[in-house]
Amino acid sequence: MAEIRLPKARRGRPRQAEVARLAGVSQTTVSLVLSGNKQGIALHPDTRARVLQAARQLGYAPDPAAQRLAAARNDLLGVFSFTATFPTDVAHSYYPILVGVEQEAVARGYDLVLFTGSSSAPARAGRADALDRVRLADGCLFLGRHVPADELRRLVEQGYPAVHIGRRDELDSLAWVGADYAEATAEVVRRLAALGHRHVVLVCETDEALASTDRERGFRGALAQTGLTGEVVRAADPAAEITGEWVRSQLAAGVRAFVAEETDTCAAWRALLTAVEDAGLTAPADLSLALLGAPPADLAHLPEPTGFDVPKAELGAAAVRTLTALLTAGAADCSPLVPCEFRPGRTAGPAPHP
Amino acid sequence: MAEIRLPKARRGRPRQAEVARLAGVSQTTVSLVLSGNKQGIALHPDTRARVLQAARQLGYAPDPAAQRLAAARNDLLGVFSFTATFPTDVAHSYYPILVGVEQEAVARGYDLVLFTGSSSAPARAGRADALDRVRLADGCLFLGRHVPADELRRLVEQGYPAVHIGRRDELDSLAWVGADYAEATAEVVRRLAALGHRHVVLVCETDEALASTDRERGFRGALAQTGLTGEVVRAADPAAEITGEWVRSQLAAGVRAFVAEETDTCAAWRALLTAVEDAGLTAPADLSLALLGAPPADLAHLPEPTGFDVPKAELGAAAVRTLTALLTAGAADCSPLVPCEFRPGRTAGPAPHP
DNA sequence: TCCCCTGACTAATGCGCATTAGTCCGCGGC
DNA sequence: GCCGCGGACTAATGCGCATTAGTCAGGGGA
Repeated sequence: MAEIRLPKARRGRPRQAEVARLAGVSQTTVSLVLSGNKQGIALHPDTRARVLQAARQLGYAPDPAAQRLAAARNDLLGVFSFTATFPTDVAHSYYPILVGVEQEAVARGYDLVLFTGSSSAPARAGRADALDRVRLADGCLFLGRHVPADELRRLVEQGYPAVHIGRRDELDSLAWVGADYAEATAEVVRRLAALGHRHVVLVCETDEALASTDRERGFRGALAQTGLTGEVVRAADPAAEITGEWVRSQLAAGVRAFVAEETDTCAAWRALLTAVEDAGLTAPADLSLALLGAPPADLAHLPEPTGFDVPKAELGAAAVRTLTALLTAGAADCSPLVPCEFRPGRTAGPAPHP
Repeated sequence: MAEIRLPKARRGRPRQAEVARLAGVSQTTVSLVLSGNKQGIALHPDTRARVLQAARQLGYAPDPAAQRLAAARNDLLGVFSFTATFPTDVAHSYYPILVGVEQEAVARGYDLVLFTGSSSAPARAGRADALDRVRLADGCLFLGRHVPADELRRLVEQGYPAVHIGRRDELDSLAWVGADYAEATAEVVRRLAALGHRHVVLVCETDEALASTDRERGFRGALAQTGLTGEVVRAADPAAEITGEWVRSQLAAGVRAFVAEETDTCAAWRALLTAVEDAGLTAPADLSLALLGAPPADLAHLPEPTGFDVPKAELGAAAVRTLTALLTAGAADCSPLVPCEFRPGRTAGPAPHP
């Protein structure tokens, strides 16, 4: 039942003015010394030393809010992820991205601030709605499909430096970085072709997401390029449509390679695995399977799927690079597509001869 | 290779002054209308409506940095967790706390900002070191044992509202909330007493942490209270010291109940389980076991240990309550101890008659 | 000797907002 | 007919800092 009391006559934190008084100089000089004197004004080393000493003695630390207001910068980068709560859970799929973000940000001298869309907060009039908080930082990374488009648009239109992680097309003038799903998918098809496959089927959920259409595009492109034949199956309910029987019929039609798309649920991949098992077949002996992405954690005990990995840390780092380019140069023209790495895995093999 | 360019002639975000011009009022009036007019200055409804309309039309959103500077508040609460990069292993145990923090914060009209100790950033002179970033927020929660004590002390001494999650004694005048390990441990002992046990042994690692000494205190207190006899065994290397043979010797001495402390590794509990198995015994038939905390995830397949659960979400919520009390009243006297809940589990039972 | 220049600083200003002291107008009271 | 008063606002100020214009003393050069 201890009582903690804030000092009422707020001794408060020291400001530059106090440091200045102690060092016997002006507030301007303190600012000059402490903020690196970018305009190259001549300063005597002794003065500099006195100021630094005084600052240390008083435990001075700049107020980031004031810095942001005065200089329009405070070297903070925001990360906004629109999830229920902070994505600090290791199991969270955003986590590896954040690791890359942090490394790159630190390397470039920025600190990070995380925001989340705290969903339920009633938007009072005149109150910053969720997205506007990010203005505390010099620029912000946005993560996830559910970032409200209209608020984001306003932010961007008002000139706020923002970079979206994951391809985002609705808003031009919104910078983004994304994984190159099309090329990665094409590579998987080429590998299958190299293994002797002539017919490939891609199984997807019915999904309008760019990540999905990108894969389909890469798939079709690679078919054309390699001369394979193939087909895209979009199933509203993969578990119901992708059955053992379906697999058999495909085999009868000469298909020996199946590719599934990775999604949140991985429903297509799961359905495919189940169907193959139901059909009494095994990969890669009887047929080849590939997953366009990484398998979900709960399937970690199964043989590693052939497919590709999204370099999530690299994605985060690329986003930071783009954002800092925006901040320092006012523009960014680095390629927003990050290549994925092919994963040989153990579910695809040479096409069995008929 | 798209080129994203920030508007150079920065059309920028609208400020209150622009809204004021459009609405034909003064900036003061805009501020009054939009920030809720807490000083109760009379305003004509029409004026109010015009201002709101203008604000909406321009897409006005307040600058949180300016708000913080002018009003010394922006209704943001910080959460600082000190880990090298985004928490990897600890993250898991913090996560439920964050959930509680977020719920309570939202309920009280605060938004959250998350900071992490990005350790490695070279501390430039005059640059805010990691902890000082939290000043962007009105107050901050600190999470974890590794928050640097000296920086935290400075923050607190300068009157910054801070609450530590987890007991923290070195700094008086630092508010904290923590789980009531002592009482929870005492309850476990009482339950064992009620089951007919007369002798209880507590197995710990050698640990100076408060969480550990609190448990020991609760244990000894409950022994005295119930009239049981007991002993505390602190093992530097539990796996080596807590053996099947050791268990047998304890049994020979009349002990039928063993209690282990929960730690990061849960070494004591693991050692105990192994030792009991080595001795060819089973709980709760031959003896009773209790764990002072929650079992680690990798032991989830075993029978649920008797013991107690730390209400992590509640802990987070309590921390937010304490912090907001600090913010609004300038002081907090709510009890910082959050009670734990007894978990019957399936490893403790009636003491076998000799 | 006078002037200009350079080095080492400081005064003043403004960022966008909240707040504190007014200001001004209309109306009821005496 | 003048005063006072409350309603509806606005002017001015300052938060803590960065930045832009100075200021001032001393040292050549002509």
